[in-house]
Amino acid sequence: MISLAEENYLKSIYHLSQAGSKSVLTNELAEAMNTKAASVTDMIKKLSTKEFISYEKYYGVNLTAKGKTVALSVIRKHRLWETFLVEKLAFSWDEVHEVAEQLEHIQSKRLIEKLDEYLGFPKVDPHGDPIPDTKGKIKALQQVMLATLKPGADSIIVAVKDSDSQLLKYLDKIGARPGKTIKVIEREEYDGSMEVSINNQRFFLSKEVSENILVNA
Amino acid sequence: MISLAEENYLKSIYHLSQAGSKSVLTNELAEAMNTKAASVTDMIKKLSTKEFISYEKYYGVNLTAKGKTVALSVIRKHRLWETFLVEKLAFSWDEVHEVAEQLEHIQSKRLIEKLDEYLGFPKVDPHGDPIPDTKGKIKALQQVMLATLKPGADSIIVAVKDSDSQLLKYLDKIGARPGKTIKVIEREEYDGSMEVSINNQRFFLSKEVSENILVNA
DNA sequence: ATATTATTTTAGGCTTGTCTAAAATAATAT
DNA sequence: ATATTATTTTAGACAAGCCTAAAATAATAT
Repeated sequence: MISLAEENYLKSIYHLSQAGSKSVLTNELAEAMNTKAASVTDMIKKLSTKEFISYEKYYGVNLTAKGKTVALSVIRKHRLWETFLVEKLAFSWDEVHEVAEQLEHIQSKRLIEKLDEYLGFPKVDPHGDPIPDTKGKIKALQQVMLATLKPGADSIIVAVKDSDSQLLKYLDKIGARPGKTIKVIEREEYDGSMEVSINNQRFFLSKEVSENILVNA
Repeated sequence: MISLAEENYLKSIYHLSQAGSKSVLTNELAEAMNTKAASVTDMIKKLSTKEFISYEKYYGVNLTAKGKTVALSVIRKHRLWETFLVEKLAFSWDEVHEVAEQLEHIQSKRLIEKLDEYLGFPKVDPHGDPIPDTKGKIKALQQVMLATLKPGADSIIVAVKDSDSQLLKYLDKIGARPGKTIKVIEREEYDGSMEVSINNQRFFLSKEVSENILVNA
């Protein structure tokens, strides 16, 4: 049997490894889980023994196929419950997260199948995030160039296209890392440059740069 | 904050004290919670310190008003979820208990209010048990004399009317204690006596006896 | 290349909720 | 009234999941 804490770790690891593309580091995980690095190390060892993750000391963790299945099952449940709360119980989409965090841990295959059916087999949750299917298959997030967004748009950085190390260094400096929220403040039509805000700081990005940042649609 | 284990203990204490009318004993609780007496003693001490129960060493426990409120809130949630599972998700009434045992611990006042509304403010759950209201008020179970039941009827002993010690001794001997399930096998119209089954054993009860056993309607 | 800084791990400890075995108390039978 | 039996409590231990402080390792800057 898998514990609630283990499920939450696997879910977090999944999300963090979607955001970046490297191994998930202890401190990242500690921040995401609102806990201390030492506690994360303890849990990592356990998850590794149970073969939910592969772990190289000092170099972070990666989900195994087995671990990914668990993570996706939890995410599936989370997103189905969020859909239920919004569609059936008339919650607004910003109220649902906390409750779904609890509901996602209910263990009953039958319940989730029935819920899915009751909701009409939805493909995305109220935030627009895709709902993994029974087998843990998930439609890749729609990736779009930041350059295509209109002013006012708020989205999350999914990846960076070009791997020019100059560019990466620059993006890193301004905090434009995968997982970060980026908002388009203004966009100059004549050259395609834009002013954006990241971490509440403003930056001007050339068209070249904004075409290399991929955000979720 | 109250833990999941604490909630379950309080719920069990509530149910056991409904069945009998005396203090709930350590062993009773241990059996109900599927745990050992020593563990129960530990938990009892904690619940007593937190003033959810009053506890006299060696003589069992009773819920305080505070503890009763918690127990009834859990029971309210349990029964609302059971209603949801049966009415909306098309579970059959015998499949719902296990899932409701998990769902009853979700912490969200708003969720339960919304769910209640969504279900049309039901007064009883799919088993016919009354659903406590927001304030923990619960309609007393309909009590009916065993003598009035028809053959085939299956119900739970709620109380024993007469306190004739001869009768009590007899009832105790055949296992006819509050909380026990009793089934009417056959009923003789001419004298009102009946054959019943308790704990898979059969007994003949005179009309006098069956009029003194109260079961839930 | 080495010293400093940042990250991660280890060591040892705490709480919750459980357990077994032994001791204490209550109930029952003679 | 006392001995036997049943119940309950205490004592001591363990796993899960967290913590702090110290040690080990890796990354970075000079």
